[in-house]
Amino acid sequence: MSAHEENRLAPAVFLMGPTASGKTDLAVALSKQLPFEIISVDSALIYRGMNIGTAKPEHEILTEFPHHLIDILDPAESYSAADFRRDALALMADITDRGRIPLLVGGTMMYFKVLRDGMATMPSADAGIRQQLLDSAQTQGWAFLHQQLSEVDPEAALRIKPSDTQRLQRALEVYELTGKPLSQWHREQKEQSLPYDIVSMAIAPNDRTLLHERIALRFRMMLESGFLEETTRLYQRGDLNVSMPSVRSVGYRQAWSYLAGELNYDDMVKKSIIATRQLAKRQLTWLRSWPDIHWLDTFSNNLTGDALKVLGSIL
RNA sequence: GCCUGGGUAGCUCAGUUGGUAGAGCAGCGGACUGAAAAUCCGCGUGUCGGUGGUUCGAUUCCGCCCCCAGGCA
Repeated sequence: MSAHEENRLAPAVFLMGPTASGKTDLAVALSKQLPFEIISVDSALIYRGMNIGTAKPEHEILTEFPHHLIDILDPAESYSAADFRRDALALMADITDRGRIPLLVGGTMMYFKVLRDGMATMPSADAGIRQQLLDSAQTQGWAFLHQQLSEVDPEAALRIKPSDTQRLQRALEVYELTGKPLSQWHREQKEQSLPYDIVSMAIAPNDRTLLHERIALRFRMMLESGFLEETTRLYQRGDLNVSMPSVRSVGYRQAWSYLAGELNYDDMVKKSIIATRQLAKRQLTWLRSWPDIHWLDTFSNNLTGDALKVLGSIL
């Protein structure tokens, strides 16, 4: 593809950042200035009934500035990076066809990554196989499963530690399902560059301690806004449990333990805040190596202007 | 006032039969291909409460002092 053709690619904007960095406010401010249509890039906002603990944008905001990929699933269901890629690509095409610009906003860096780079065309998760693998892990131990992986996919076994049970399980699952090692799927992966002219922006406070303060403050506000009541509603349904991605998310997991009597209130608060800080740290690790990223400061006194300046060169 | 425990990493604590110390958590760095708000990996110098003494050498033994908890008055 020539540089000339590349210039004709439709624009799209990635607005990334750690949790509690002010992404939503900025996305709304930008939507007032430019013909954006927002796509949420967040693995927790997809769940209905999980609003307070996920810091989901207010109802009024969602009415005025509709976000795609929010409230699309019940907490008993699960979503995946591949699902996201499929959905986001379809939405981006739609939005572009309508003459508008996709603004992808969120903190789920894995989703941004697979949207940008694509994925190998492997089969999705298989509940039956996963259960089977879990059972044999119980009886034989994960070290044994890792040994099995070494036999069918030595390359993956080298990369995946026996303690990384989640990836180990997936690698074995792929082999069970297809008879082809995960590593081979990766090798055969075709390049799938995004057919958009992307501007990548990241927002965060310059000083990490300021982010930590915001995180603690926000969690306390969530509690005042009824976070525990929200979690209790989920808890009392009876069909949800901590093996589900929804319940494993930051805050909900700790509140779940509290409701189950495994944590006292103070520890629940403390551990929730800690888990949120650790999430933010992992998000920042992704962001640090993200190519061509434009950094914005949460506390800039002209944040929207800063962002518009970045966008001005492309749009 | 007296007695007994304690005072060691940001926190909770272990330990050194005298050779200046190490776990968990936190924090920091990193990885990341259908669970990703997940999962995993790496990183431990701190006047060992203060001060004097004994000693080649004290965080460790001894004296005094300070602080905390409990008990007795």
